Amino acid sequence: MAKKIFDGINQGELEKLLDCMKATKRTYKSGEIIITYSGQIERTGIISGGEAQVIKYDIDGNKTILERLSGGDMFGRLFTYFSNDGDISVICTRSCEVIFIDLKDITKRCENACTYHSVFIENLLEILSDRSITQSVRIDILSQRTLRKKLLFYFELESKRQGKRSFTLPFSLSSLADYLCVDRSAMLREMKNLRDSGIIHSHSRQIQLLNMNNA
Amino acid sequence: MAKKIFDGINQGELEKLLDCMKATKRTYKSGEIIITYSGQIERTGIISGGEAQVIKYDIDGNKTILERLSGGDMFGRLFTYFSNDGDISVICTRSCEVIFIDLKDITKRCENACTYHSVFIENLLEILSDRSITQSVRIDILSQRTLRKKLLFYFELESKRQGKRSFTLPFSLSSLADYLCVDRSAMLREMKNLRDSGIIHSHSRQIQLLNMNNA
DNA sequence: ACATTTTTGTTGCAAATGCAACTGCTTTTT
DNA sequence: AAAAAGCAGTTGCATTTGCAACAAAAATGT
Repeated sequence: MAKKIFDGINQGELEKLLDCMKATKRTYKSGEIIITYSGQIERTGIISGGEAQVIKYDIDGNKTILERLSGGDMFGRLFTYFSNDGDISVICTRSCEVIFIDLKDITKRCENACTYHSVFIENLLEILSDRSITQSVRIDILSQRTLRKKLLFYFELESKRQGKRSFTLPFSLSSLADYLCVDRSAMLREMKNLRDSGIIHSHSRQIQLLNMNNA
Repeated sequence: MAKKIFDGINQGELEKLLDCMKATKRTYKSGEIIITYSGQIERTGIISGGEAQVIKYDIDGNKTILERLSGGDMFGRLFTYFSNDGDISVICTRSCEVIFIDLKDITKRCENACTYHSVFIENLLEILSDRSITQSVRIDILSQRTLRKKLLFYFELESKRQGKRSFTLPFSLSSLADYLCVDRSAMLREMKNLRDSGIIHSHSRQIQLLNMNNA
């Protein structure tokens, strides 16, 4: 399971910790903009309840969901995205409570001898590290030169993750095409080819890997 | 300029810091393997002199350079890569000195009141964050559906980075093809098309962006 | 229960791409 | 100085892919 920022810190400690870090809280209603990434961002946000999305609006007004955030997820400083065109915002999608902390208050030497402060930083480092690995995986997939290789590479990974040769995709086929950055119809055509070649069985989101040798 | 781990820490402080973190040092000759990523990695390494490379050997024995490391660069714990096939190693390419630190000694509460300890952590967070942005950029480039768009997107970025419409590529055209994950000859063909369409001027690594409107 | 939106599935076609093979030029090594 | 290795550039060809357009099924909202 993915590490969450408050893992290993109990309720009582958490309150002291937030106090020590001069954390502020605010609630947002669904639809409200929590932050927009523009200029310098100093604060780091932690979703403590509800749901939010990191969204990119490009010049043409199309929006892309970059990430879904729920309890324990973070955004803002240290979690910046890159955008060549258009703005990136964090928008509340289900009324949520957000904790804001300044980076300086995270890294500063803790005058109160709170041991959980170091747990917090350890978690933070781990989260950033994990995030990087997730991106590394995505890059590995996108590095595959052909659609077929992208598909098989992804299927192989997902199969390993779920521990079965037969599994259900965690999202829709349309989303998969977006994730692999390929045309949806071209992807479905290629899946048909894979079926016809006897390399996979598939029906909608149900995938079964057969003899990968022929791949 | 990219943040380095010891930025803002002077020599005297550095020695105290390394002492406080129970850092160990070792030197390696060119060709020596510094670590291989297998199983759990607890230590984080910092190159303090010389050069090393993060290399992936896939099943067929092909090697890929994932990253080049020089003074101040880090590897090991928190800097893990993902590999579906084959091993990843850090190999010394020019006799180098390496500082090793245990993650626990980085995050632990510092008994000695060393202020630079928090600077160290701040730098570390920043480095991990920057690394994630670099990956995010790469993903954005690879997300472009066609070779032409990948090229133009990359050229646009590089042009902004260098602050000129006319610039020199930071690596060879072969390496660029690798970076964009496309066939080299197909890429050169597309660059020729861009030239013929009057969108760029280019000769070897010299690129000049003209009227991007036609793109 | 009905209307609307999303998702899955398919096909034709032109254009883009990977692959392989070959040339000449430059840099590095021996 | 010769040999080897790497880099830039080109071309033919079969295959892959994006794009557009359409249809049916499933999910969602009212």
